[in-house]
Amino acid sequence: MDFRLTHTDTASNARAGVIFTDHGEIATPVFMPVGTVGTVKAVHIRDVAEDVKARIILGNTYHLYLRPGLDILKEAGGLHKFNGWSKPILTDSGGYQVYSLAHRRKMKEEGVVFQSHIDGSRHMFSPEKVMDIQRVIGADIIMAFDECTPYPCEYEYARKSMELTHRWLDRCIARFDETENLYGYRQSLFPIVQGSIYRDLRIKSAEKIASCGADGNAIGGLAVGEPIETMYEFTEMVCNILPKDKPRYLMGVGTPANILEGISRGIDMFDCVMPTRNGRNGMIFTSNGIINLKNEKWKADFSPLDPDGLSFVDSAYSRAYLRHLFVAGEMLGPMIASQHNLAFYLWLVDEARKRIIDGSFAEWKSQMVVKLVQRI
RNA sequence: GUGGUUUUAGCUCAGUAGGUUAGAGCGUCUGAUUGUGGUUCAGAAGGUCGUGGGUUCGAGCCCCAUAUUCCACC
Repeated sequence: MDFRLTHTDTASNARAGVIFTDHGEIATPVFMPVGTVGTVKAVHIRDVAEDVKARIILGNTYHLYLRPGLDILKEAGGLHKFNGWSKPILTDSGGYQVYSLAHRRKMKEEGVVFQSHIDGSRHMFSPEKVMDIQRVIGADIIMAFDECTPYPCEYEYARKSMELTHRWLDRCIARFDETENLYGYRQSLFPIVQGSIYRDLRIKSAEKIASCGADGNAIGGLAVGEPIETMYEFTEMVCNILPKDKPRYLMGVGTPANILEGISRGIDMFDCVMPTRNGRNGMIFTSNGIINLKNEKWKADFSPLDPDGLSFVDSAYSRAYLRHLFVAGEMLGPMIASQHNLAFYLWLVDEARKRIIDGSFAEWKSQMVVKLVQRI
């Protein structure tokens, strides 16, 4: 994987570039739809590519390992062949599940013992094993095994957690370097900055990650409940330490406004469940603000879902019809809303990219963030 | 016709020995959701307890009448 930085904004830290992978190019900044179990929930792969215009999607090590399992993925020839997505894929390492499934795991120096959320069976995840699994899944970009530090957390816990993540990172790199890709295309390993919201820890972690010389670098442990201004502050601080000539990935973020603020601080890659999860529950994001489709006020609003939207669903369906689908519990509702939201997120990062290139990003961003958080 | 039974929130039902502002689940209406457990969580609105009398300091609960649901018998 290679990265070429092509434009740098003068009024902010925003940048535009291109990531080159064996499955094609990724123009940045980019939003990556989440496809935890090998599918972007509720959206056909053709629509993810052609209508949403996604350039790369995510998968999750923990979920794919449990189901369908490594034997099937290997026999299929990797995730790309299994799910029919021929563009780049990034897999999260399962580090987030260390955090989100905290009640079902035990942490040790060696790794983490998980209890499956599917059948309760126990599984050991170590840095080495997580590298091996991600080799089998075959993502273009794979993530180091980390602990996503919870928030709030005491300084000592944050320090020890960060140090553990660093030791695990060294083991990830060692294992990654002594193994090879299985399907004939390159894979890149991204390390992850932790350190909670302690400045000295974040700086230390960012320096550690920067020293690895990885193809790209990620920031984890943010957007876990801390004040939004804190998230921006730490994003900016870490970006200033991470190498300029490598892509920076802010994990798990976020709302449309969060993404523009992240871009302006030097982030190139984002992923978030929000467009799909909230979409499945009737919330859609537009350039004029947020719509809760379940609200009674849309009952007889026959105007297009989003008159400014580029997805075909935006003009094909009305708000009243979509509200009806949600109220009736019809599965087409979540499908349409997910597709709209993803198309909107991709439009947002594409528009940001254009503005960075033509020099109007900072001004545009400050106008947009006000509109994006409005409730319609 | 006789005996028994049912009636409490939009729906399905709890309401203990008569005792302050009658509860739940679902539904409805609002919020929340940030490296996804097709969710989950939080809050709100909504009832003259079938109707009319009576007993009592006090009745959803006891008594009478009446309507109503279902059952059995003639």
